[in-house]
Amino acid sequence: MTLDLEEHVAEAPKMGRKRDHTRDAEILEATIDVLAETGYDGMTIDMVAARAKAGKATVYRRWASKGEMVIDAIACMKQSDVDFSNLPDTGTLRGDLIAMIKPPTIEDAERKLQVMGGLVSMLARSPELAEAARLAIVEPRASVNRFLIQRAIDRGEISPDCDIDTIVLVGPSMAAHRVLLLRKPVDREFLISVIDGVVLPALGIRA
Amino acid sequence: MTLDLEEHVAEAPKMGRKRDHTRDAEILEATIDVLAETGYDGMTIDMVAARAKAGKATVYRRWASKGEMVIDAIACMKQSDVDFSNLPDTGTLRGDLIAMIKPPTIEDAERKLQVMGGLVSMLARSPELAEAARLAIVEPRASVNRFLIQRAIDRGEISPDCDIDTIVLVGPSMAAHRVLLLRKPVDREFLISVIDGVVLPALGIRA
DNA sequence: CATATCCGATACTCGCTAGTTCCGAATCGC
DNA sequence: GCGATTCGGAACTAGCGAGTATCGGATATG
Repeated sequence: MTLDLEEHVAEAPKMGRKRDHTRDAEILEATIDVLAETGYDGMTIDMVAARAKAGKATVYRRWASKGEMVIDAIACMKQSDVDFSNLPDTGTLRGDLIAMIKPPTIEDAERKLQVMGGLVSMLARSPELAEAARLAIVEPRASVNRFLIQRAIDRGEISPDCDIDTIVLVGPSMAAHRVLLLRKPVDREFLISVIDGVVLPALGIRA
Repeated sequence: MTLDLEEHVAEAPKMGRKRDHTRDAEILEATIDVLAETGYDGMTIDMVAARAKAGKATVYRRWASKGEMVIDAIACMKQSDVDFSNLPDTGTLRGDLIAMIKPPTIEDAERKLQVMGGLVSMLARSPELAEAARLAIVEPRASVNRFLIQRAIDRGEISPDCDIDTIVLVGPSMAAHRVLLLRKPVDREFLISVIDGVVLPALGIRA
């Protein structure tokens, strides 16, 4: 009870939080945090309110139920997506894929997978949530892979005959499996094994 | 106390149920069923008891808590493993992998994945459960793949330089991803895509 | 300062579920 | 058949969490 007062150092010049954040967004971020740590079923509104330094009533003034709040939180995760104009362009597919392995990117990915893990049991009960989660978590990663592979095809690095739709899911699937089922970290070594041991060979690039 | 007298014979040809099943096993099977359908958090002892046509008290006479019952149920799933002497041996790796795609096998796999999905949120809270689930669900499938690939190496069909440990997880990972995150069926078409589009190419076998 | 508004906190209600207890009935060992 | 045991069912307790209502205080405005 009365858990962490971990960081209300951080001054907080009166009521202000970040200007560009509405109170709603702060609560949704707290929702994502709790979701990643305890999962949907283990999450309580009180936990979210406490983490956002808000009252439970404040939460219910904005969303009608726990379920709606979570769907909103997932949907707003999508905004933190990578933008395609900032992707690496090293000249080789391997270079691009390796360049994707950098702290902010993989930590963000691991966090998203933790959230997804907390939602799994709910996906069957709420198709709406399932779709929101797919759009926010699964699709972005696959899209990046598809883009990088397509560019490699365009420059003639790999054959256009490969099964792109299946291959773009190799990385995301194995990362999800490792985090959610094996509960091991998705570290650089693992990702390089997937790239060099599966993805590139499958595309006809021998190590 | 509450020591299991796990196998007081079998018998009981009375009106009973399956002959070769003790009451414990029946309850554990019901547990697995409910787990697959509603997940750990959604599962109630009453659901399990009702499905096993038992009283709640009967359940608590055998296990001290819901958690212990589930761990027992998962552990006993392991017994339905494939035995290696019954694996296909068609002469080619592709033939073997395709031969694994048959109704009883893939339905069993899909069911195991549903159970795993219902456990995901609990794995973080119970390392004991996580280990039981890994042994019962993840490991058997990887072992079969490892065996088939090793045999292909031994007969000279594929190079011994491939990253076996990573490749054996491609199928299980992508199947889990599809069932749990995408909520699509693991059908024959999908599995063939994985085999022909990823696994075999990654092993140097061009389609 | 006065007023209207929104916030955080607290204290409820209500339903649900883990776990317990009890009892009549069915079953087993003999 | 006849006790001893176990079973299924149901009633009960206790605690937790969603959702609601209320209230004192802080903010904004003029």
